[in-house]
Amino acid sequence: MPTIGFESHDHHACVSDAMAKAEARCTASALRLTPVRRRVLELLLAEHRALGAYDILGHLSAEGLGTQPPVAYRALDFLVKAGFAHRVEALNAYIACAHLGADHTPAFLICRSCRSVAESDTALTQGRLGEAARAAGFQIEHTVVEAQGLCPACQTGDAA
Amino acid sequence: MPTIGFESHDHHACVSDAMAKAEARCTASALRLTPVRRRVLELLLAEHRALGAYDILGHLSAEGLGTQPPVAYRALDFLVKAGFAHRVEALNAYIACAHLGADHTPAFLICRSCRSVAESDTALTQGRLGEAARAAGFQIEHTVVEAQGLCPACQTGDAA
DNA sequence: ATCCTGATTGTTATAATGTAACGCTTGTTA
DNA sequence: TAACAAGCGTTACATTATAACAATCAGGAT
Repeated sequence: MPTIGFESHDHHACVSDAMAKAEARCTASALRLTPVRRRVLELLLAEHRALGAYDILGHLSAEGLGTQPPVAYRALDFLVKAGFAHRVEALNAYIACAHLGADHTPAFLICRSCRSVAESDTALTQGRLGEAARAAGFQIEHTVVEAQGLCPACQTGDAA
Repeated sequence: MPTIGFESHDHHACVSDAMAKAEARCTASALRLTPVRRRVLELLLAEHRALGAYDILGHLSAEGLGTQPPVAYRALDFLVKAGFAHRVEALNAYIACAHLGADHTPAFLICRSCRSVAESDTALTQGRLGEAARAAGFQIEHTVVEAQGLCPACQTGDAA
């Protein structure tokens, strides 16, 4: 499972692949990819950047798919629970999952300049934090791993 | 640098030690530990739990130290910048630094039941995420590592 | 001592993010 | 078709956070 996000790629194929996988998974699991949910996933996939709930809501509103915050939050909750998207805590924002279909513990590399987000994976419970947790008797259920810094593109020209 | 947070300890000594260290560091670095800042640090130290900015503000307000949000946020910003406290992104909350004086990359074990937070340390840039970042050409400036789950005390009786 | 300067604080107002709750609609199932 | 669950539309509100500006304070220079 490689880090995905900063390298160039066939974005159109990347989006349609992900949508196809999401549909397949919904069919298999009896989940309903309703129009709003589908559109939100498309919006998130269209960027490799984190989008706020109100960014999403702006798009939905412009397209007549809903105007009130709960519309966006419900769709995002669904996508996150289904594993199609992740919440980026450090940004209060959301991003499409780059490893759609795999059960994984995401880790993010967040560019503070362009807000692009790469998704990697850390089996963190097997590493140092896992050791610390076991030593403390702590039972890990979910991990948030988010590194902030500068992506390759922003290191040249914006190394503020 | 051990994980600190769930084991029992001499809390009174723990708080006064930390305050003494903070004062020493302020003197050494020409930082001003004003009454509000001092009180906020005391409040955070008094708990090994994350407190929201408005929790803090409630205490300050009750003590006549300030009634408006910026008062709390400014003090918290100061403490975080000075390394005396950390922000817990997953909770939108703040906690006193348990390794006061050491330059470190904190990692948290957050109990979802009692909101207690243990602070450990991961030299994360040396681990898997660091490898992934180097491979992607990403320059890490700051990391957020937060594991959520159940602390030892809450595993018995509240294993919801 | 007085002035200057920068840091800090007090305050108002508002922005940004997130949820509770209720009733209506839609899809599924019996 | 009736009953039920899931989803949606909407109102209202809760929580978290910041911009902006005036007043005050601390410390050094004259």
